[in-house]
Amino acid sequence: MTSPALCWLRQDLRLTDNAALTAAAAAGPVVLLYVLDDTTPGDWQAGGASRWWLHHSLMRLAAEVPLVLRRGPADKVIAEVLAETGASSVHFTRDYAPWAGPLERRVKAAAEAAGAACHRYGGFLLHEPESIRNGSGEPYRVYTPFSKACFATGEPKPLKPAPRLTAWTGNIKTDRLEDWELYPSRPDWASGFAAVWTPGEAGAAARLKRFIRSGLADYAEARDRPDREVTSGLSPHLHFGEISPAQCWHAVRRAQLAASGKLDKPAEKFLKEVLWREFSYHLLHHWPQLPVEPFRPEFNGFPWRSDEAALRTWQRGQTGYPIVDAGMRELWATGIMHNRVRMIAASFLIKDLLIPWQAGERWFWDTLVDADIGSNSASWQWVAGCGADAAPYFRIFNPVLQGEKFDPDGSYVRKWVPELARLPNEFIHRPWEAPQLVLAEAGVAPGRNYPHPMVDHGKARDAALAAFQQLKGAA
DNA sequence: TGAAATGTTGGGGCG
DNA sequence: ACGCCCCAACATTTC
Repeated sequence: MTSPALCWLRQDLRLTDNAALTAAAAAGPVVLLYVLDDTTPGDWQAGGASRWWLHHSLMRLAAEVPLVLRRGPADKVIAEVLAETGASSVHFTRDYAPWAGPLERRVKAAAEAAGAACHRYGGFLLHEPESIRNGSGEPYRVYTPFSKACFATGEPKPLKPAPRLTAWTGNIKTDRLEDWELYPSRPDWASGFAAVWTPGEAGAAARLKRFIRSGLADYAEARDRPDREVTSGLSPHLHFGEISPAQCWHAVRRAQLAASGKLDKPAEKFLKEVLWREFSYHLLHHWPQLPVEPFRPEFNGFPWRSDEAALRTWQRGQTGYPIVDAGMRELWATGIMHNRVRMIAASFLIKDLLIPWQAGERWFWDTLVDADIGSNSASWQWVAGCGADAAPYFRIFNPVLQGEKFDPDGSYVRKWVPELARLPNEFIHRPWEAPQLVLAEAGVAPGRNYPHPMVDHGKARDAALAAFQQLKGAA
């Protein structure tokens, strides 16, 4: 029997445009392996929402191709599988998490020890982080020139079609997916997820198609509006590699060239968002401490508060600020939160409550289906003002004004904070200003069925600015 | 990919 | 008719 090629699947759970899989298929019968590795990421093993997604994504994939499931440290598992199958090569898609580089070196060593060739491919990003440098050969620290450099490198490589796979016919043991218990059982907090999401490669392709058909035209103007369904919703699919950024790029390009003959505004805006994801990984690659340490070290001296009760109030969407609570509840119910609302909710935790950004980052890590070590850490640092090319610390969101600007008739708030649903538009983002009569008519009883604001934003803003002054004084 | 404070301008009311 | 004040509306600056 010809010796098989081992394809180690990771955050590339797709058959099309998968360079590792294509190369493995060309090398021989393929053993497709997914390893659930909770040891290597240390503190950053996949959170609850992420595991729910992974379960469904693997289920879909296993329905298409024979999949070997194993659990344990990936390098050890790969060494075992090489011994069991006699595979003569290992192929995998590169991962850019801080723990992934060392792991990939251990895998290479294990492969070589077994006499197998080891090949690594790109695809999770458009550009390898090492390849984008500024004029003086340094990594970029500012988004705009970074994105220009990306655009200047030209179009991503042509896409690879799904390869024809020859399944390996040998015997190999595999775990049962159900036994991994990746989905919740006791309280089924994910019951609302399935209404919103279809994990897997087909779901990703459908989502992209739908976005191009019905969201893209208004994307530039309406992407900040949580009350509209305009965003692509591709982030979890991209995180798990059910679709590649190159596939998204080419599809949007093609649609726009067909429509107008040139790259128009909505398409450019979308591609720039894809490049924010790229920029996050660029920063993470060159600064592996990004998930834990402020990029600007002076923020280590920031006078954060420790307030477990306030953190829980925020997590549960009971802050008393409707737009914040709507976002936090959307997150809990669906595993996603609209990007604009993420900024507002994050700003509230960091600046109104003075709770360290890492606490919010952890909560998002556990609750987001698109939890991603690059985007999550870079974005929290951006809001906190301690990141590279970040919003300045003194840029503090006013949750009332943001709500009125981006959810003007309150329909987003009404959807996720139903106890406020009958308030008139005028008060939907500031219920504490509503007269008694209006509250009574809307069935809102402040402090009883909807909380009073947990802080006064005006005072909280002053306190945040004072804390920032203290930081500057110390520097 | 803010918001508040402060500054400037210009039209209208009014003595 | 004129100057003064008020204050929106807009612009700039500061946090």
